[in-house]
Amino acid sequence: MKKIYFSDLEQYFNQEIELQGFVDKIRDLQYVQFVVLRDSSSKVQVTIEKNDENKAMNDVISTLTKESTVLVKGLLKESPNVKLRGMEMIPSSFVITSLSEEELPIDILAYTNTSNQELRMDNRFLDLRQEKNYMIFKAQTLAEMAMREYWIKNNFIEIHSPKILGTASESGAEVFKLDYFGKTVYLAQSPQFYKQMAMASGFNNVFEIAPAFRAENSHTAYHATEFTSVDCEISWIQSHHDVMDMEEAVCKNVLKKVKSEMNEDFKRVFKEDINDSDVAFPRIPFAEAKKIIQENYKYIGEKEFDFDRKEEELIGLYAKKKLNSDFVFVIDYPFEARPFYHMLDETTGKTKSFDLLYKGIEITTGAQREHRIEILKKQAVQKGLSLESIDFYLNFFRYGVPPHGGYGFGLTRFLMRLFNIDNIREVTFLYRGPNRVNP
RNA sequence: GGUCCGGUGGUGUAGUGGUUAACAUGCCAGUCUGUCACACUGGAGAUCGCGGGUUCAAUUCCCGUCCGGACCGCCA
Repeated sequence: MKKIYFSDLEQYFNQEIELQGFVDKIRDLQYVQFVVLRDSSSKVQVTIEKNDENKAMNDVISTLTKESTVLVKGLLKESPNVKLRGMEMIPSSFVITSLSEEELPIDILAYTNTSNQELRMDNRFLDLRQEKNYMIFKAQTLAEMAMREYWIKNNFIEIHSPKILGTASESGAEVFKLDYFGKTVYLAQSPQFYKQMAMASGFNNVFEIAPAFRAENSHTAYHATEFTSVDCEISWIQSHHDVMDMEEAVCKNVLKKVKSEMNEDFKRVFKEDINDSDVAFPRIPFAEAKKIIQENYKYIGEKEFDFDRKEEELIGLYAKKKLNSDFVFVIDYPFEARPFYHMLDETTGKTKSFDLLYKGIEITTGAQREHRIEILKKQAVQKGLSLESIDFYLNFFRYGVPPHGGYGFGLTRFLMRLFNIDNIREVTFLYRGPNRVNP
């Protein structure tokens, strides 16, 4: 028999059906027992009168514990008196399929739920039984689907690049070293070089949704040592604006999809609507953004060539208040703050690059890439790289390569902001950080 | 990696140099004619993170250590 999701129960009134779920609550009164069942979609009450006919079931329920799983067969009745959805199940059979221990290591009741994060992470399988957590991963699924939908429609190829690397790629962030049959290899911190390789392969447009690894000992609410990176790269572009046009369309498709599928639940649980506004994402040059922050918020960041956390928040705030957008592109960063492969604009001397901020946090870095090998080599040398170490990468540019660009998008950071959750651990299925590699 | 803060029943907190360490929630038992965050009564449950020091006496003060968190730096 097919699993009936509790959210669909309205279709089954006055029918004999079979329900499977977790035990959410047990109320064992003198003459009647109520058991509230829960699945990922909803809850429903099972009602059993205490009498001779029901003796066997009454005994089962008196041994039942919360969070056990059960299989219940019976008649689903419309019962306006029941506050929980105006329905109840009158069972003819009630079987415990898995008995939970009496006390849980964490508190997963929606109205208290105060257990600290560390304990919840230790017992993540229980923590995730909460509806608000299930919703995060439902949103993640829908977001990925909406992205794929857009990309497939627009002639993208999905790639799966290797995560084990013979040479440490893309300097900057630290990489994990790993023993590989006696040799040292590295975990990929980005699919950057390989998605560019796909451009050299004539794939036109590619995307990849995959883990990335960073050996940064970062103790913040928005870093992890392993996270899901969404990467894409497109060919035959004129500038980084073509890349931004594409990302903007993808983001709008994602929010539209997530909103249409789950706004109702989102509003019930988080008391607000998902914002899928159609406003164009503002594109503010880096130098101008610095000025805006100074003039509007009297704040001067410490870094000349980049933003600090506070500046990110302030430019996000400005975009929201003055331009009515949750998103803002900051574009044309100075070369000092960017990797060697970002293309420079010949007239301005700035990189043809951008960051996308969503509600004041950086979720994307993107750019048009430098595809002209001589300039690429020159820029690598300027950044202090040895050409031998990136020789395999430079090869991609020796035999014709389309002008191209792309971006990397932090899926977990996006989810943090979507749900207004201030910690990346909460939106990661199983978080990995400097101090956590279990469960 | 730097700075700051924290660790007390299953969970979340309060509190104290000295008698039985308090409260909420959860758990167990009983009572209760249909509950719906059921209610009521009772009960079990804490070597106060670990090690050392000061003291007649340390959960409390001091030092060390482990674990965790926040902010900063790095980035997605």
